[in-house]
Amino acid sequence: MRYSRQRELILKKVNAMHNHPTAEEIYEAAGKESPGLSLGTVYRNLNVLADAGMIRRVSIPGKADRFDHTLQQHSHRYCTVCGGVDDIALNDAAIMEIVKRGDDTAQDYSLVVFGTCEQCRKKAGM
Amino acid sequence: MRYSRQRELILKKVNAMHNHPTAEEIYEAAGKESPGLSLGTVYRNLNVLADAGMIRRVSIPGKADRFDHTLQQHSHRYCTVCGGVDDIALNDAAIMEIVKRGDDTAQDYSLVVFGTCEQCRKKAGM
DNA sequence: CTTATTGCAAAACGTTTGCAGGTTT
DNA sequence: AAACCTGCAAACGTTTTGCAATAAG
Repeated sequence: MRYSRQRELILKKVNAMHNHPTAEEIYEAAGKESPGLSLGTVYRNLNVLADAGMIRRVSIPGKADRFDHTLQQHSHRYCTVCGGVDDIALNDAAIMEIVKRGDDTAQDYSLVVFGTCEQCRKKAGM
Repeated sequence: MRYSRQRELILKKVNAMHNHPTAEEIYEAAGKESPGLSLGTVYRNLNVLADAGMIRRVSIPGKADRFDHTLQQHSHRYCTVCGGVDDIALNDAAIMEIVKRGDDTAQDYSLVVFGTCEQCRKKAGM
């Protein structure tokens, strides 16, 4: 992987944004610092960085992919009220054990929990 | 929900196809029996049937949605070799318990395991 | 000098939607 | 007759890609 100013900026943005941004959001944030940056370049670099294991892709059913600076395996909550995504503290080791018991070739898994985020709970008085 | 010949056919096809077909595949299978059927109608009916809980939608990160005749909560394996999807026998109750421990408002979860299906294992001599 | 990377625009992909006409109740 | 459903085609949001130009090693 060759160095590029754009790639460095995109990686920096993903590491700085802790809200699981979409490609579009990263594009907007990085674009302020580097006018003329193209959306295609953002997508290409997110793919390269994710393939290299330097960032993580978070797939939400039916929604745009999001990107995560946290590298270790962890699960996400999709808030069915506001549509936001946040990290959720689960016993991922225990889940991986259950997964491995079902498929010993399992390399990875993707777990999305449909629930209500803290903010929306407060608003709803939960 | 009003009766329609197309909807009945689409439901019948999902129930008959045990390979987690995509909308496109259902369209092709049903189209043979009902020429002139449109893809839009297939999508509309899959949505109606899934919302009514008569079939299940299976979301695979980065891939087209698939549909499942099995109604109870269960997890899926995406084969990273052939791209196929099959059911995987996991202790889903135990997983739900772990999920609930992390988020007591959790209504549901989506778990996709990335591994190798039986067929591809045999071919690779695993 | 070679090859990865860029910006741009067009296209691909899966899916939804507006509309006018047809079907079900 | 009212409401729902259909086929068709256009549009949608997201992501990828072909191209000629630029930048990195």
